[in-house]
Amino acid sequence: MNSQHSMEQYLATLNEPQRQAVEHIEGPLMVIAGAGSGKTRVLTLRIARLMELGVEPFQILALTFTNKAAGEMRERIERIVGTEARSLWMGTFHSVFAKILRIEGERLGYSRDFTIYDTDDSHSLIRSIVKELNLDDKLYRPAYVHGRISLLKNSLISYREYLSNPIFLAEDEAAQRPHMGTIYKMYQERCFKANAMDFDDLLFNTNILFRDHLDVLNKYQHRFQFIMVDEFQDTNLAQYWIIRKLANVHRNIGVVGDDAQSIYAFRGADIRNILNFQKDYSEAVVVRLEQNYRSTQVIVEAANEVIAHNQHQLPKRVWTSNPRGELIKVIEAWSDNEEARLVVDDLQEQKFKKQLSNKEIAILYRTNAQSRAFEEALRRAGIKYRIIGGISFYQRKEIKDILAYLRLALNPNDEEAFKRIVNFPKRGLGDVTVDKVLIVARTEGLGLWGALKQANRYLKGNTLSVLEEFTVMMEAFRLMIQERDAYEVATEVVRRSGLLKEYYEDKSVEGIVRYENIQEFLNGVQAFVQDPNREDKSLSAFLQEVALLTSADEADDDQEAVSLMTVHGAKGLEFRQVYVAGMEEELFPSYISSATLEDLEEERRLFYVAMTRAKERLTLSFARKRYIYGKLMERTPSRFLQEISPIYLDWRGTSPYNSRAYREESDTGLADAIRQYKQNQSAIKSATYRPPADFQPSDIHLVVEGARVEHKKFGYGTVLSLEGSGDEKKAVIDFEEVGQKTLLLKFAKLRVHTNK
DNA sequence: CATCCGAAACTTTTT
DNA sequence: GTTTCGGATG
Repeated sequence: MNSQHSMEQYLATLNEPQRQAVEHIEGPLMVIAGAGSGKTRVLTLRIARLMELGVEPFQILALTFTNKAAGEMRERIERIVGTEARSLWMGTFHSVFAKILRIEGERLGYSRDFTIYDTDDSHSLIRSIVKELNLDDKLYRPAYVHGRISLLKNSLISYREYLSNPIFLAEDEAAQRPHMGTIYKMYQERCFKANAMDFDDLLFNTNILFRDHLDVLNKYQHRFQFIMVDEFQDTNLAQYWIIRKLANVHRNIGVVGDDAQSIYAFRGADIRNILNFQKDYSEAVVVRLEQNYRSTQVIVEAANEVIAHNQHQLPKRVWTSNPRGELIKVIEAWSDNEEARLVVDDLQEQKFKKQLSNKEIAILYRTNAQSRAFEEALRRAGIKYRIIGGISFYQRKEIKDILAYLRLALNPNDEEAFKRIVNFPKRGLGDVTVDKVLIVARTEGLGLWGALKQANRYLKGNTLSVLEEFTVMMEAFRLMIQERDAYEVATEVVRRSGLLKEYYEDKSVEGIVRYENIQEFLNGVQAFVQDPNREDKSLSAFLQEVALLTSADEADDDQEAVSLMTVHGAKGLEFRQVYVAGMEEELFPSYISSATLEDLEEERRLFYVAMTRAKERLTLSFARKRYIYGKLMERTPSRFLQEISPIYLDWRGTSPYNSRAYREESDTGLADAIRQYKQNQSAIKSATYRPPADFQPSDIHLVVEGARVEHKKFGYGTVLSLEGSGDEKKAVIDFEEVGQKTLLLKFAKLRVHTNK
């Protein structure tokens, strides 16, 4: 084929540093890639090129941030090199190493059908441990305890090390939480006994595997000749150690990242990995991608200004040769609901003006709770939208119920699954019975399944027979797994467990939705089973995949809908128009993160990520009052707004409710600054637009509704409507920099841009 | 053992 | 404004 040829063509479209990164073959490589600098292209082409040079696809390991990103990259590579690309090892850290643990986990004492505990399972387990230890559940809140355990595991600190380290113990003592270490230990032991790993264990245990089983390490070290890591700034220590070990033989490790976009420190991500990389691989070639191909000059420069307020960052200069573009519009609203309305108004106007499709627009916010108002406003306006993240399909109650049955059938020691469904649908087995079973399982070392089988020893009467019935049913499911595919098993489980009946009989709105969701779930299982590209169609494989889906993975982007998501969820994406909502103190930056410099800088990077998602037009909005915990609270505009110089901002079109009188009443230093900005605005505006030297007015007849025009003094604008005729003919034009004007065409010097 | 109801507590971000 | 918790009742 002529793929050689097309590779040449691809290379020809790259800029110098991009080409350098793509053409790099052996040895360590670090690409510092600014926002929108084409890093995905570089990664894709480098992998494609390696394959064309003869590297086998299964010798290449590429770790991405979401499974969806991996899928897209695989498709792109496939377009260049063909179906061979399907054999690449690609995915998130969690999914790739879960796969390896499923193969090798027996070395660590796990069976290949181990369960992956999600956050709810972890919390539930911690809750019961805290209860057993008779500890204060306010002090040892599951989210807090789990967060701490998670950070420990991501820093590769085992409970043994923890318990033997006086510094940790003293810390806990000081924090009035002396039992952290005990809980950590019990949590790990319980997970292990339940044949379960939580998300962090997938990384932690991979490290243990590679540390203690050198033959296994050796196998994968030799297999993966080339390792590539995307979003390297968001890797934690556990992840870095894995790739460092794996790369130890061939030393062909390429990382791509941007310290300015590191937004996952709360999950243990450590920017120091970038510095460590340069230390560990002193021979590494470092390439900087600084040209932004995505956004307008206004957006790039404003984002640079914001990020410059951070003290800790690698030196780099992101620039663009794209057009200057529109100013960043700021929308000031009286309340959170009005904020949503004004954003949607603007969105509709822009959609019409620029003939945008919904897909090209995103509304971003700091917290999931903010989506509500926007959903309402969009629904009222009749605009289709989709929410990415939030409560995903697989987190819905009815789906988690089915999953729990399937999990328990596959792994009969999965305690969390057992607790969830032993009495759902209702069978008359309450907490008392469940506790008896669990205590026997634990104290007699029988494990959950063992205890269930011997229920006749410690239960009697109706309770016993109902529980035995349950056990028999689960056993039947277990047998079914051996013989039938995941779809057949799931269908039977849903029917025989009574789940389907439960929701079928519920004729309320939610009941109907849940019933439909169950059907949709079954369709999903069927699609999984029938996918010709999938080799492993077992229930086990299905459950693993579902457990590791990221919120971004679920979105079907064929849909013609406006995207709503948190800023975190928007990482790696781009849209022609982006709205960033809730630009208020305590919200963005979050009140939790405003205290320390590190946290604040992470929030600023988060804002930087939000801004740089926009290709053409960025809009920032905030509300003066907002409902917090059901109470209407006064709000202050975010400090981040002040970090952008006024020359990039357009404060027009703020709320009519937000009268001058109102603002003078609630005077703050910032309100003053805002007024100042607005006053300066007109002066600045005339300064931003300069007519080109070759300015030639076009013929009047070319001025039609919707046309894009340029005026010698007012700059760029769009014709909204025409009225009158002949010499009286007038046009209402919305100018980007000075707003609406009505001009007599006979006099106005307008140049019409026909290229839309 | 289940259900219902009012009070209290609560929200960063995610694999 | 919403979810979770606890207590009283059937």
